[in-house]
Amino acid sequence: MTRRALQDSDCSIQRSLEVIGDPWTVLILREAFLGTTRFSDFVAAIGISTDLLADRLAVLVEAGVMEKRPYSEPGKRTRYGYLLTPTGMELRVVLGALQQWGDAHRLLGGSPSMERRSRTTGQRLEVAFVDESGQAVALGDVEFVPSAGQRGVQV
Amino acid sequence: MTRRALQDSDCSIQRSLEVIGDPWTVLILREAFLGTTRFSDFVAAIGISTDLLADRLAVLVEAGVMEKRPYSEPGKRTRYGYLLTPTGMELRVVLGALQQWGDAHRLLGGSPSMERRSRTTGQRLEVAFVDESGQAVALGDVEFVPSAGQRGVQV
DNA sequence: CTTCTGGCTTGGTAAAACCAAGCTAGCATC
DNA sequence: GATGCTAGCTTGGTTTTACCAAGCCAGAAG
Repeated sequence: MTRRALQDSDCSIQRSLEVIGDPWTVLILREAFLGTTRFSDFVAAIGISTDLLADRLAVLVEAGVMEKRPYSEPGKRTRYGYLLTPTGMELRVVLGALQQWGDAHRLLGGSPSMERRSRTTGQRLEVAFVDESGQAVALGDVEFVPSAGQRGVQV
Repeated sequence: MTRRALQDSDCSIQRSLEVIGDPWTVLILREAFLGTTRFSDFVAAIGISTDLLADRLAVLVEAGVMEKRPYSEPGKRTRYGYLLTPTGMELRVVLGALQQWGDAHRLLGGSPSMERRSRTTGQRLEVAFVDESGQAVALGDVEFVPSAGQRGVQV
């Protein structure tokens, strides 16, 4: 599927997929969340070819998810690193949801290699739907409704 | 990227991408959550070609995300529908997170076409990290740590 | 036994992934 | 100031996949 085919939809899921609909891109983001910033480190960490990495990073920069920023180590030449923007940081919840689902349904007997914890309390964290008070609600209580005020669609 | 290249990783994100790493698959799931079950309805709703739809549905069935189930309308021949399994239902949080991010960062001036609400209270819902008590925590408080007890990785 | 229709399947072309090799800018060294 | 080194791309050529159109097939109606 081409990125072009996803464009100009009024569906936010589809619009998100323009940017992160590619598996390589998700793996790039995973590494970025783990602290990777340099081109060669992404290559080494996820085994992507350099042409694809250059292409995907350009898409992420264009979309405002990552920022290409020069930096200088003392006595070395200027280099470039790719850093997550605040917009990009918010994708953590998407990656977290993917990881959580994979932990539950795709491990085939193994155990999760990573977990999500609160930095302040150390509690194990989950990704869930929450209401206006910030309290989690059951999956079965969630419905998707059109914004324009049409009747709700049970999903 | 081939599905094969993602296999046999111990990373749950990567394992999840084996199943839902394709944009078409995400759109199929979106329609499934909106109630679509029939092959031809998926084709009409998302504009996918029939060969790809057959392939992606087979992957989803194989992964236990959807179930192919015969049904008979009175006086009609037996047909097949594709229904989300409980495993598939849990992907709603992934789709919800994607939608939420797209609402916030990919609409370019438009307004969201769908929103997520509580069926019982009608409150607007968000996708977020929650602690063991079910209370949402701030994104900045989330860290990913290796499960085996190594020191935490700040992300 | 012919027709219709939903659900795939196949064939051919266009696009993308993939791999290897090559290029380039900036600094270091000679 | 010429040469070398290296991170970060860029390009060429091949394989794989997407895509589109057309065709096939099984079951039910007529």
